[in-house]
Amino acid sequence: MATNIQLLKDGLKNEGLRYTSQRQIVWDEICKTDDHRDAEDIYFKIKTSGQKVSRATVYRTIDVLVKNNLVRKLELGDGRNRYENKLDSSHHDHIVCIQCGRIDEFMDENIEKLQDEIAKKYQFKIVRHIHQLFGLCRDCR
Amino acid sequence: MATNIQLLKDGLKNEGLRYTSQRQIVWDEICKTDDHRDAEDIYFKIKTSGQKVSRATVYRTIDVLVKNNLVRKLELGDGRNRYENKLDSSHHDHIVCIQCGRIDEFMDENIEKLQDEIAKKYQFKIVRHIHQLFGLCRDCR
DNA sequence: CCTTTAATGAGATTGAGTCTCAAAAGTAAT
DNA sequence: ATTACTTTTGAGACTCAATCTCATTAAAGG
Repeated sequence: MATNIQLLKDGLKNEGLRYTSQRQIVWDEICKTDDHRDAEDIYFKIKTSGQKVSRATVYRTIDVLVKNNLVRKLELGDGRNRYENKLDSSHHDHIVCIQCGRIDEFMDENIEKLQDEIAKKYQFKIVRHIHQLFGLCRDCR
Repeated sequence: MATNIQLLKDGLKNEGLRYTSQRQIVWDEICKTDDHRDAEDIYFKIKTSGQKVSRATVYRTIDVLVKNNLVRKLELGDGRNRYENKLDSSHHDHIVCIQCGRIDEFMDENIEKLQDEIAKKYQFKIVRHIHQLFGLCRDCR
């Protein structure tokens, strides 16, 4: 986790933000897994581990991490955002099982290229995209 | 609007649901435009037009219409679902301006095919998908 | 240290959406 | 039409994720 501390410090410094123990705790918690967890999950994991970070600070810190490109926000459209650390994974989209909640990741260069073409056609400058496939996974179908 | 009434009646009958004046009012309101409006918009348009349908009924009716394939639900991941009538448009995805809120529609057969391949690769049976591009439109960039 | 300014915590607030349950209204059979 | 049955509706309470407020605490730099 040593390098993660530096990543956080650098990210914060770049934005003129302060390095605090609470931000470290939240970042550590997010780095602990490769899951796609929501803010409440992260908050309660921290809480039950005995560390003290308020809910507001967890939400605020997650926003900071998202803005600093350390965390990716996942909007599944179910009124609950999920987050994953961006450390060891490059850009990808998600394929979600509507039965068991399993989330796999996919990436397709051709789709990315086609998206660029669509953007050009509609004269948009794209800054992000959401691409999610919902269905039944192998075990649930 | 004459055919729309029949569409609604048939859709409801197929599901063993009752045809009511409230459902007609909501369906009419959704058919009035090709916009992508949220439930509150639709509710307040009805309210200010002097017709009386409760908020709960608007939400419930929209769900009924979505389930009956008369209305498409748009999840932009901003905690507010939008809806559009499915009458005169076939399947499409959306390209959204993060500045002015403009929403254009796109459809790309190749992307659809690539999605099918991804589903096959991950052994998912896809039932729906979300694909949205966010950026700045021609006027806002 | 001291000062300045940002960050935090606790709890109130928001906002979209859902739930409850008594009253109202469709529907089908008589 | 009347009745009997079942679904739908309305009003407002409630939920849940997320944000806001503001007094207090703590970084960071001189």
